[in-house]
Amino acid sequence: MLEIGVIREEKERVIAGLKKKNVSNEQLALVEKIILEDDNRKATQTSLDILLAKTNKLSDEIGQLFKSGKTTEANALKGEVGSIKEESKMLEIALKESKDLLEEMIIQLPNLPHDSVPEGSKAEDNEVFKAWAGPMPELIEGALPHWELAEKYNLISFKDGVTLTGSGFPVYKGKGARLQRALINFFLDEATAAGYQEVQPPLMVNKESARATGQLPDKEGQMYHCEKDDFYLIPTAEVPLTNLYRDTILQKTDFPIKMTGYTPCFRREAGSYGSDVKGLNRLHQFDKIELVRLEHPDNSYDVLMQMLAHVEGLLEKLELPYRILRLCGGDMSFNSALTFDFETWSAAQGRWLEVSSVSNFETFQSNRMKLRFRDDDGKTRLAHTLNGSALALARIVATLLENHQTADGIKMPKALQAYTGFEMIN
RNA sequence: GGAAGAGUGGCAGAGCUGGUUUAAUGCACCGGUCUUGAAAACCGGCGUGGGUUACACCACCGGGGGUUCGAAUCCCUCCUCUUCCGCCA
Repeated sequence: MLEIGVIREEKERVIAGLKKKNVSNEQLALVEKIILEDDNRKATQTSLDILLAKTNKLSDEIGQLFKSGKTTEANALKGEVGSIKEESKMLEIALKESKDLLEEMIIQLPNLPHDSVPEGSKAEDNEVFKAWAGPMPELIEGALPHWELAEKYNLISFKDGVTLTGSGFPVYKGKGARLQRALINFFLDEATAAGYQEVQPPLMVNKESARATGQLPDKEGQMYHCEKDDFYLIPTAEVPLTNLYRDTILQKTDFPIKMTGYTPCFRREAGSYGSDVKGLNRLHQFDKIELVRLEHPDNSYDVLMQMLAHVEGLLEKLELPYRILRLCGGDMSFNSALTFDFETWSAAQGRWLEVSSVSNFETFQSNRMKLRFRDDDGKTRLAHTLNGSALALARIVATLLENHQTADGIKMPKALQAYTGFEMIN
């Protein structure tokens, strides 16, 4: 959620930023409406405060009068307060409406893009920040896509998943399950070595949490919802991890806050179809190790680059061809100020698959969740939040299987062998 | 799931027979005096948000709603914690 102060005081910058994000004209028009409504809010608040001050004063007097036994005068004053109360009640309602309307409008505005974000509206406009330098892997004769490899070596059963639940819920077996567990441990160990504290959060969150990180109301339809308890299955560990610090005032010395968590992620993916959802490309449930950082605004972009380096290190160790994209204004998420996507090459499909998204949200999330820190001048300021996948499992498994297939089976990268306990899947 | 009790400012802890407690007091913390320095002692400051050039002022005592001229205090409801019972990995 953008800060109202920023909208008011830096209107031109806000509008320019929104344009870069390719928002609709209706959204653009909101900026002006928001400022007007905020004026209205202030005026209403002020009127109400004056009335409340009056009521407080009169009530005080009534109290004094009763105490000194002047019952008649006290009762006379009561009548006076009565009429003021009616008025203040109406103002209270008007104030609430104004606040609700204001919030409803502000919440529709996406975060402003960082200066370095390229112009553009679609995926093709994303900037290749770092291309794959090495040669593309040469596949063996008769190389298979990952879903066929999964079947051939009995690693994953999509069919069983359908029996148990439905499409998009694969069942991992044998070395497939073992590989998955190895990757989870590998990623967690790497994150721990980089100074992240491991966290095991709940896999369901309440409305407030989903709202604070921006999933609600924006992505309501993308989450699984347990109606009876009004809980949402987490679409990413970002939600519980970041919410750990909801409504918190940190000291400067608390920074940096570095958390990592492995969780399954649940996404309804309504509207997806075709080759997009083939095999492991897009699932309703997949495993992911997430990094979350809370940082001082002065550091957050340095930290973003650190996170990039961390993810790169993982992909290097897994010996996978990858590239890094800097997302253009139109392709970035609603919440983000700057996002880098990592993609690994799916050799058999001939396409890049997104396996990580690393973003700086600046104060967009912290504003909504009231995550602040005390600055040197003693005042509270909003902290910056960042997160990134390190990494998303299912697609890593897919590209791992495809890129490392040999005539004799699938060779595990060296870094992983200690975790899998085997060198080959055959 | 059932019963009882409890949720107050960073912490501890009063207030809870409605009105100079519209939040005491202690600890912690910050500044100052004193001191060679420190401790102690003393003085002052010390929650969040709205609002103002700055004051004033307003809101917040787990969340929401209600009664009243006036609610931390009374009522309703939800949440959480503690204890007991039941169930259970």
